[in-house]
Amino acid sequence: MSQNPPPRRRDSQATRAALLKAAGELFAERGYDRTTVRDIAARAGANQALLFRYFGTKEDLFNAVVAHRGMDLLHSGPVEQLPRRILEIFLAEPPEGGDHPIQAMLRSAVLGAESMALRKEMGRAYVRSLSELTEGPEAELRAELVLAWLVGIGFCRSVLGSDVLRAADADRVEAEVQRGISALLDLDAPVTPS
Amino acid sequence: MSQNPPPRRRDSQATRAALLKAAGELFAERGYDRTTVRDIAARAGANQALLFRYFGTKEDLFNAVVAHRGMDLLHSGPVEQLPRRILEIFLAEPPEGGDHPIQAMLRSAVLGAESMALRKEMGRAYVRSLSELTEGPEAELRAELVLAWLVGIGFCRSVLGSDVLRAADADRVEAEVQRGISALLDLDAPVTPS
DNA sequence: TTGGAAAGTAAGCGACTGCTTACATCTCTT
DNA sequence: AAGAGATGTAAGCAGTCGCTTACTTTCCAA
Repeated sequence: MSQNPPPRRRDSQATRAALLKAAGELFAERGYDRTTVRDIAARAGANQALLFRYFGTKEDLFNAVVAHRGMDLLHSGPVEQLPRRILEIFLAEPPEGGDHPIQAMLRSAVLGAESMALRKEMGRAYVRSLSELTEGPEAELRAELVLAWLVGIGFCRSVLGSDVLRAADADRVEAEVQRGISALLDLDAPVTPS
Repeated sequence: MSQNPPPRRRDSQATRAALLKAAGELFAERGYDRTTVRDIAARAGANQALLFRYFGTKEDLFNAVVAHRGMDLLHSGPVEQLPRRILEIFLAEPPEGGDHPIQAMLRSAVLGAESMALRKEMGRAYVRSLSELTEGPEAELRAELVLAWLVGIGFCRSVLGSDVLRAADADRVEAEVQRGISALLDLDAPVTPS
């Protein structure tokens, strides 16, 4: 493919990536409003003027973060395991998976129309996938409820700081959630007996 | 009791209440960071200096809002109907129930230790009540998961702006959620047949 | 070697933030 | 009626914010 060019002392692609990474981490840690462009540039080891040259606006940068890695999780495995994969991100101790754009979205109430549209689109994609796990006219609503559950667990755990969820073993949580999800999705199937 | 004093042209209690109400509405609409003390004072029809005289700090005012009406919902009826009552707040079209402090908390990622403690305490109170609905060693975890579900629904609906949840009939949502909750809480009981 | 574009930097602008201060006005008690 | 405390007001301080500008340094092709 492309031959490796010698590493440059000045590499716009590298600093762009560094800014993107730092922004993702900080947005996930503090949320949009409490993250400063100066902080982002500092963590990236770059000048803040470059942030605006490469991304235009703080909100554009936020959207870039979300769009960049937001869909990875969705396509990183079979749909049946999607709830489990989402849970793993939310229950992991930061910063292992704590800088995921989903976490950034939980902490950010960005008002801009563009950001809202991006978030809605992502939500729809997840719901569309999850709705494959059930049938019937309520399939979409049920998929939305599953997503809402996972989101709520992440929110209570990492934003509200629930001690119960923080102390609980991830496997136990997942077992309980799986029980509820199964009951919600399987119309006639019996609840999995213990 | 106390005889009605004639209405004063200057009434500190009234303006205090007006500030509290305006703050509750705005925090619920925009979240903590995007709400300005000037906005609060303007909506309350008061001078912003009074806000600091009566409440000390913007964050203290936030805590006052949460503490003032935060526990009403919990004690407004029997525990069995608590999930339904929470859902009604989250699914109501604002501003009917849209200015509830719970909604304000969903939109606010306040970092102060005092606010965090207040939120945790409220969460624990709700979990303690909800855990009466089930038994066994996992009771607390299950109660937390129920609360997380309701919170997640509210978050997806009013912060992320989910179209599915916005368009769905509240009764349908509640029926589905109730099914999942029952399965989660009742260990051996069968799922309520249709 | 050199010229011009790309990459990086320093400094600051204007607006807005939470909060304070110094002051005017009202209300009630004596 | 008068003094004092409660209530309301106008103005501004100091700091931070997102973003821009004018500039220097590096890189690479010709």
